[in-house]
Parts: sequence; structure tokens; C-alpha cells
Amino acid sequence: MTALSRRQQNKIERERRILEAALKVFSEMGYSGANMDAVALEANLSKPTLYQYFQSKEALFSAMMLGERDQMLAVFERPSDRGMVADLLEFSWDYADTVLRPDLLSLARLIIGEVQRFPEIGRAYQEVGPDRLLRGIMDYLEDQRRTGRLAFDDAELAAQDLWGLILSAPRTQALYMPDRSPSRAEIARYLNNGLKVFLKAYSTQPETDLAELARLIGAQSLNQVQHDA
Amino acid sequence: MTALSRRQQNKIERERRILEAALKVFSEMGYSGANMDAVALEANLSKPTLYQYFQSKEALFSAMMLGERDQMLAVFERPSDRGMVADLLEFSWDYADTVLRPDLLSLARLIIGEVQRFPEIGRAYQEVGPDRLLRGIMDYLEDQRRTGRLAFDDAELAAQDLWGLILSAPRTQALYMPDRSPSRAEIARYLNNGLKVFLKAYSTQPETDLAELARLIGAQSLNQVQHDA
DNA sequence: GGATTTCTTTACTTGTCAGTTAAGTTTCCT
DNA sequence: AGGAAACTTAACTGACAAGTAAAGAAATCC
Repeated sequence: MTALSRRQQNKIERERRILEAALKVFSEMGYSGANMDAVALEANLSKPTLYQYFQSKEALFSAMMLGERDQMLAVFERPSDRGMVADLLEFSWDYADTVLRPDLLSLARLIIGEVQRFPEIGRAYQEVGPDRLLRGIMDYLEDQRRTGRLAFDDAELAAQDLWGLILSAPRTQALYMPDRSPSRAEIARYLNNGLKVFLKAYSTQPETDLAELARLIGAQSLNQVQHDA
Repeated sequence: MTALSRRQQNKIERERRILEAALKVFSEMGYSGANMDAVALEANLSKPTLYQYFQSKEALFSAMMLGERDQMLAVFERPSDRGMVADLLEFSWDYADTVLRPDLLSLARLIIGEVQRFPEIGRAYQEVGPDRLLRGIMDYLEDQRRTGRLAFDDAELAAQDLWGLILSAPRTQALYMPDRSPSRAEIARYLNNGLKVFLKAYSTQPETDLAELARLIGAQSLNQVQHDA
């Protein structure tokens, strides 16, 4: 049932390759620093062909950015239900693994670096990245409040706190120092501590939840050791 | 006692103007996007003169960045002693006012955007910005622990938490959206909440300190109203 | 298998920008 | 005042990059 001719398939595949190449080149060099020959080379095609797909450098840049943005919409669907603490821990790791991925960090650097020239792009990403994520966290935290496991007035602030506690430090560091990307152990350190503080401040049963967290962390690092062995 | 001739003064003044112009132009356009004619124009001098002061675009860029870095060393000396909660509140506002200044945000965007091309610069700023600040916070928190007002195992993590709680959200937002720079009221919202959570998690007398915080915030917003009237 | 679309190669135009040169002008020192 | 240092103007070189043109080669469709 592929209603697509070979020609159309090729077109789609080529466009995908161009956008992929554009992401790589623009991420590495910035918008002004990048050149279209490099994109064409990276995409394994000629410059005239490239210009048949995208009318200009700016058009390519915008298309690439919006495409990447739409891919982000796919990530971050709400997780399982193995208890709040386990959920939070799992979620934190998912988020860390995403947000610290080298390609997404490069993209973030590109956006931040070009945001004065392309302000719409900054907003577009704020909406689908941070804002959407925050919504997800807020919804989850609200649920936990309704069942009496958390206590807070302002769900948005609580969600911001969670994010700030677990990932602001390693992410900021990674943004400024692409070479020193934090190890699993470092991430675990920030993450475990962040959750601890979050539970201390927001849980209705801090002792129980902290004990649970400690148990889960212990089990995890045990797993880690087994894997390493 | 000005041992400086007119000529030397002019030279210094001109260099200052060039560096200032460079900061503005590079911040707005990025390294590749900026051009030396624009810098010369902004500094009110001719391009050949510009090249007499700096041998190349890259040399100018580096000199400017290092100069800005050294200026940052001046900020952030340890504050008064009107009680821990008051200190933390004062410190938080100082830090917010600095870190959210438009020119420093532009600089941060520039660094992040160019860090793949100039990795040394990212490290240089990490050292004098975040790292030095963190040290300052750590030292202060350690003092408070010694006098029994705070409790924690790891001072570095505690300091990271404080920073993550009070400023990660508004700063991230400001980085991505230069036009939507947060209002005093928004900053206050993040900041007051962040301190609340920090004290809940780390204070040895949470109730007392939270009451003190509420009192100080109340006094502050009263002042605000008086100022507005 | 032949016509058609699409891609490639190569070379070109045009504009921009880093960096320079040279001749003339201003500023400063003594 | 007079000479040296520094600055300006204006034009230039060379490189690089955005975007285009034309002619041929390859894939694709019928």
C-alpha cells in the first residue's frame, strides 16, 4: 500500500538527509559560520540539488529547526505507575538522558546563539521543549497532590523546582563545556540529591519517601555493579 | 600624579571603546556574523586604526572575552550579616540582578553559541562565573552549618540546589527569549519560592526560618508598594 | 526502449568581508 | 613652531560563500 512512487520516496529520503546534514553543519558552525557547500557535501549531493529542495540558506535553517522541534513533540509521554518515588526517579533519568544528549545540547547551543537573530525560534522551542515538559511534570505532580502524597500551592513552581534541582547544574555545565560531558555517576549524584531535596520539601511523608528513594538508589547502584562486572 | 601622557590616555580610552564596541557587535551578531567594519563604526574609528590595536578579528574577540571575564571577578563579594535568611534573600537578589542583566545574558548567549569553536572560552567563563560563584555560596553555607543553622552532607550540592531553585527557571527562560525578560514580580516569585524550598530542605529550624522569610518578603513588598505610590 | 524528470558537474556572477596600502590630516609632545 | 606619532580616507586584494546557469549523465516512468 505504498502509494508513493520511487521518485517521491527518493525526494523524501533526500530531504531527510539534507535536514540531517543541516542540523550537523549548523550545530557545529552556527548559522553564519556554516556554508551551503558543507551541507551539500555532508548530505552527499550537489549544491544545485540542495537549492532545488530549499530556496535559500535561511529557508533551510528554518525548516531544519522546525523539523527538529516537531520531533521533540514525540518525546516525554507520561510513564508507568510503580509508586511516586519510583516514577520520579525513572522520569528524572529519562529526562536527563534526553536533555544531555550531545546532539540536543548542540541544538540548544545553536538556538541560544542565534536567538537574537531569529527570535521566533527561541519562542518556538520554549513552547515545545521546556513549556511542554513543565506541563507534563505539573500534571503528574497535581495527581500526586490529589492523592495526598505531595503538598504545594503552586504546581508550576513545584515543577520548576524539580527541574531546577535535578538538572540545572549538569545541563548548564554541559552547555558551557561540550567536551566535559558529565558521567553517569555525576548525573546520578545531582539527580539523587535533587530528588531528596524535592521530597523533603514537598512530600507529605518525607521519611517514608526518602527511605524509598534510598532503597531504589541502592538497588540501582547494585545493578550498576553487576552490569560492570 | 597622572604619569600618563595624553597619548597614552587616548590609547587606553580608544582600546576601551573598541572592546566595548566589540562586545556589543559580537553579542548581537555572533562571531561569524559580526564584521570588523561594524566594530570600527561602533567604536567611532576607522578600520586601519582598529587593526593597529588588534591584529585580527580573532585576537579582538579573545581579548574582549577575557576582558569581560576579568570584570566578572569584581562582582560577588561576600555580604553583610543580618541573619541567615536576610543574607540569603539579599544575596539572591544581587545574583538575580547580575545574572539577568541584558548585557550579561547576551554575553552568555555568545559564549554558549561559540563554545564549540572556542572551547577555551567556555571553560574560562565556567571558572570565573559559575565556579567562583559556587565557591562563594559554598563557603557561606558551610559557615551556617558550623553554627548549626543548616544541615547537609555535601556543601557543593547544597549550593547547586540553591542556585537551581532560585534562578534556573528565569535564567533559562531569559536565555531562550531575549524579548520576554522577566519582571521584578516574576523574579520575586521564583526567588521567594526557591528560598522557601531551600530552607524547608536544609534549615535546622525550618518553621522559624520560614516565618522569618515570610516576614522579610512581606516587608519587602510593602516597601515596593510605598515606592510605587 | 524511449521520453522525461531529476541530479551532477563545472563554471560562473555577485556580494561580502578580513586585512592592507598609501597618501593626506590631525593630534600631541617638546 | 615644527616634527613625530597616530588617525582618517579611500581604494584595493584576495578569499570565500550565496546563489545561478547550462549541458550532460543517470534514474524513472510508461
